[in-house]
Amino acid sequence: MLSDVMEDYLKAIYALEREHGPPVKTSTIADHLDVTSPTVTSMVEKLEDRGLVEREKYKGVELTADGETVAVEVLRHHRLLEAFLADHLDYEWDEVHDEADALEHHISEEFERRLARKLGDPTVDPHGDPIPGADLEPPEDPDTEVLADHDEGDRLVVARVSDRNDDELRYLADVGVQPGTELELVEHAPIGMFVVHIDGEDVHLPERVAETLEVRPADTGADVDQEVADA
Amino acid sequence: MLSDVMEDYLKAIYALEREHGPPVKTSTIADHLDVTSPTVTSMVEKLEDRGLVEREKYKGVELTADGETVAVEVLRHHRLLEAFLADHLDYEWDEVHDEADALEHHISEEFERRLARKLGDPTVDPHGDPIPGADLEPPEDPDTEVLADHDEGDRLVVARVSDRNDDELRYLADVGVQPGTELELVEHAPIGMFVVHIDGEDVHLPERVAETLEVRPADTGADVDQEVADA
DNA sequence: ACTACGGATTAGATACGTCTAAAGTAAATA
DNA sequence: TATTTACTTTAGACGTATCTAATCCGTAGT
Repeated sequence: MLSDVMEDYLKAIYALEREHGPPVKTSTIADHLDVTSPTVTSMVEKLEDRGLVEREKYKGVELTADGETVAVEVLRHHRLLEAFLADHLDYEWDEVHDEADALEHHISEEFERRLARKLGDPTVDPHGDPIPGADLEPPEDPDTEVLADHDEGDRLVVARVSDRNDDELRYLADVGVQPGTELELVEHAPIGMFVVHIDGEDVHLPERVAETLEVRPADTGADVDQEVADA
Repeated sequence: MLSDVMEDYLKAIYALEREHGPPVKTSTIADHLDVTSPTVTSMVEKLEDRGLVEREKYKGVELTADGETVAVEVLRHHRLLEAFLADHLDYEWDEVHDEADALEHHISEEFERRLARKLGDPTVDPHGDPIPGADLEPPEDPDTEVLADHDEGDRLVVARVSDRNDDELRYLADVGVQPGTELELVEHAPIGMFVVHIDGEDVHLPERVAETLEVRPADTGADVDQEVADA
């Protein structure tokens, strides 16, 4: 059996591999989980003993197939719970993350199955992040475009708003930026400011946000809004 | 902050006080939680340091007001979760206990509030056990009657079927004995066997079960079935 | 190729929750 | 009252997850 903490490490390594590619460095994991480097070293040794990661000393660590499967299952739990909290308990999308973190390690396989069924086997969570399927295949990130790559006049739909802190999410929700939101890019100001039109209102977004806000053209592709809202 | 384990001890002591009255002995707790006596001794010392129990060495232990409040909150979480699992995820009533045990320590106050609201602030869980209110006052056990105290010919409704193992609960559910079930006591056989009529079928229950199966007259009182089923 | 620096690992400590073995206490029995 | 017995507590140990302090690579710069 795997402890909650081990699952957290695997989840962290999975996310960091996605972000920076393997191998993942000790200090990167330490920052991400808010522990010290020696703690990480001793933990990854244990994970290595269990065949969940491969490790090269002083170089870094990489998930094995088994380790990845565990990480993906935790991610599935997390995102199903987020979808449940938003759809059935009326949580705002900026509130779901912490609650899902607390519960993701403690739900049974049975609960996972029944919850997925109840939600109608959703494929994205309230942030627009893909929910891994029951087969636990790692979801490939749909290579979406980013707001900053678009031109003035483009009409777009927000696809995904992830990996931000609560304050930022809350602000974006306030001004109407959520998965499914339709917007028009009206100005890319030379000072690094993007202005978009949402429901007739001007919304100003700094470059840093525009560079990570995933969008797709307003008229094509699956309707994410639908998938998020149902069940 | 209180660990999960500490909450489990407080919950156990609460239940055992209810069952046998205080003080609760070390070995009783050890049996109930499936740990050894020295483990219990060291744990209750820690609980005493935090003012959650009062302890007299070699005598036993008793919850303080604070300790009781914690126990009641855990119990509220547990029973709300049981009600949710049965009402919204179609769990059978014999399956809800273990899942609720795993989750009860990890839901936030906010989750508790929203869940209670969603369920319509239920007052009993799927076993007919009372759910403590948000005020965390210890629920007083409604002094119900027990099947064994009734006479042949009495028409009754099952009020509560609790504190049994999964196999027993599953069997009782199979033969139709659940909170809300209407039945007629047709025979009290001298070999210590009770025969009841449920939906036209004879069901045989040994004395031990009849002595703990809580019932109320078929025609009076609140409709428990209603309370359990809604939301 | 040498050195210095940043990051990683080893060493050793702590808190928690658990155990077994040994010692202590209280209550029942003779 | 003396003794036995059942239960409780003390003593000491272990595994997990964490820390700080000290040591040890590896590489970037000279």
